[in-house]
Amino acid sequence: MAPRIKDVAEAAGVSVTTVSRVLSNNGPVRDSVRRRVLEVIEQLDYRPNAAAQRLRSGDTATIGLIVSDVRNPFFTEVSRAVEDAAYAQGMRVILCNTDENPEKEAMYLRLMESERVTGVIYSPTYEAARRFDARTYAFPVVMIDRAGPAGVTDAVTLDNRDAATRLAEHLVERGYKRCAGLFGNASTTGRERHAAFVEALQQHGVSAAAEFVDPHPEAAHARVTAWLAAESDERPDAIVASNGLLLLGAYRALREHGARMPDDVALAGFDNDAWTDLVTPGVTVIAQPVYEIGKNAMQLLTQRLAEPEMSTRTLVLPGELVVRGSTGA
Amino acid sequence: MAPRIKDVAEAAGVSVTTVSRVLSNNGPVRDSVRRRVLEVIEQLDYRPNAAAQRLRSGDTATIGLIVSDVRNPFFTEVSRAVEDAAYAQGMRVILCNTDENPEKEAMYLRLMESERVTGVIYSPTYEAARRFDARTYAFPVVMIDRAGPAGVTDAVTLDNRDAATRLAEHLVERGYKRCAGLFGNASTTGRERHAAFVEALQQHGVSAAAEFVDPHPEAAHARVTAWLAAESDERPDAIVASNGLLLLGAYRALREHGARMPDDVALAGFDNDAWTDLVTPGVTVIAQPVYEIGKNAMQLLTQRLAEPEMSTRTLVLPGELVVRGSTGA
DNA sequence: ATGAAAGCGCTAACAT
DNA sequence: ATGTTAGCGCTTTCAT
Repeated sequence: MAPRIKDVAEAAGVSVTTVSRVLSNNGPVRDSVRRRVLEVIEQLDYRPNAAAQRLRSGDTATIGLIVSDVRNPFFTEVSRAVEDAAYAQGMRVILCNTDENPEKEAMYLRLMESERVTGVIYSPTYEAARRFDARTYAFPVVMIDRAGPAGVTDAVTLDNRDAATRLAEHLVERGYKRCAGLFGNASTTGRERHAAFVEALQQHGVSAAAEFVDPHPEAAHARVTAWLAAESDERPDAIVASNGLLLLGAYRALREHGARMPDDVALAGFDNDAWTDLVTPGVTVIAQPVYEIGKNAMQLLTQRLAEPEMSTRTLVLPGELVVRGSTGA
Repeated sequence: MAPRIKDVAEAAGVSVTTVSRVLSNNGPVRDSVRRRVLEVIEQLDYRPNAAAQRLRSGDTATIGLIVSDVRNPFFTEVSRAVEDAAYAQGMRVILCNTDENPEKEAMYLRLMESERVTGVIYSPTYEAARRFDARTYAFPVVMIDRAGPAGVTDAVTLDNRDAATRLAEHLVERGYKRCAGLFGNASTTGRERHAAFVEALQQHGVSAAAEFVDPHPEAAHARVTAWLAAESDERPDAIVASNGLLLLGAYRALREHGARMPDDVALAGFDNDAWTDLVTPGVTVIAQPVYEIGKNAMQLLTQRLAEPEMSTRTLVLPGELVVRGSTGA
């Protein structure tokens, strides 16, 4: 069996308390004693039992990260940012993929409770966000990408209104007249981007055929295919997608049907995923500060833990319009 | 405070033992009693304390997953596969990014020991793999992508020799005469692919200028830039990259220098990452069964836990050559 | 089928 | 500066 703290104490000729003190660097220990203990630890290859530490101290030093799917580049990057920040503070991360499935969300939230996590960073579906009641939980929650009910938890989001407006205005400037948009139906984010997009276009007298779809490439693909089949005076001359997954599906559909960008139809969207820069022409996007979003979420969480009663804060980060060939010369 | 098992027991008028029995579905409990206990659990919103369960039972139900960087699409997919399989078995996973840094690898391995993990799935650097001594660890390890010392642990890898040979022969068939290759210097995988690639080319009398580089896009970018600057009779007419990251760097360099594929220079590599299919021309790749690799790693681990003394196994999965425009019409 | 009691390995009062 | 002691919340013998 692995050595226990008691074995270390005996071998070093001190009490377990003293060993505990040198482990946590907390409490007074004579330097010569500390060295001796450290030596024994090294020699026995002692590793404190994390489960015992957590049980006894009541501090699990664990962050729960609940996202729809790490394979979405947005969440891949967020997860890396959260993990970097967490490990740097001696905390661990439990990553959960919900696949936008409310049952999985509920299940993982239960898991977080069993784990007695220190805090949770959470990207809820629209439905789950609506129902979410922070008072139910013993740990603080920071929402990312999608905000929950206003003021109920801390949150880090993109400035969706601004970004969607900039995208719309860019299309107007470039002279597009029949703009169509695909928006994720599972998130507040999709709704916010939708509202701002439609509003901005209407202000400029440009028609906006915006639709909500399941947040998967396939859904976007199907919708774009249908649009391309329309009579030419009904067919959109510009298409926007509200996240990287939908943008990918839209792009694939355009390619497959031989639609040339931007001549036959322009394309733009959210998320500066790697491929958007690599294809020809490049795809105009709103770049989100992805790593920053994750990093800031951890910061909000840390501050909340330090000061639980502080009033809730929503951090709104700016997106950056990256213009590429898909929306004009 | 959150209710404890004792609270549930008292409210249900039974002993904690009985509650424990219904929680674990293990041991005899009268049906009427079970229902009553379940009711109380629901009513009190009781969640068993995972740390206490782990400490007492000695079973952490935790898998460690150590990779270089989840942002590498290969590992993104592997991590999703491992998480799916783990959660399906009621296990949790701790994900660690080493950035190919031996110090981080050592640190995370220590963390795994503290966590008393049930098992580890590990993609070591070349150096760490060489030094790795399975006997040091109380938990079984399954290596992925890169194998450790032969027969020391279970492992899941690609058939690197076969894949690299197929890639080389494809280039020969297409008539390329001066093939250059970029191989990751931090993994056994890079070495295996290198050896097979060079060997296959030489058998066909084709020159092979193969080099080892740091496994980052930037390193590949720099090397390819240098190759392009060479005298035209020295310049390679085909370039191969031994993983998705290097392939991306190589592709970027070719684009930036206006090299047309495949006319000026052909390009091929490993990993069927999303962008390789989206760019024009598409990039010829060896597609790895990525999700399968993760899934199989969990299976080997599960079997090893069931039968610790079984002799070690290496699962070798075939790659698939996906021919696209970057290596010819 | 159920319960009493011991104890997993550690930390945190509280002595001294 | 160091040690003694009492649990943290659970599972697991061992009785009954």
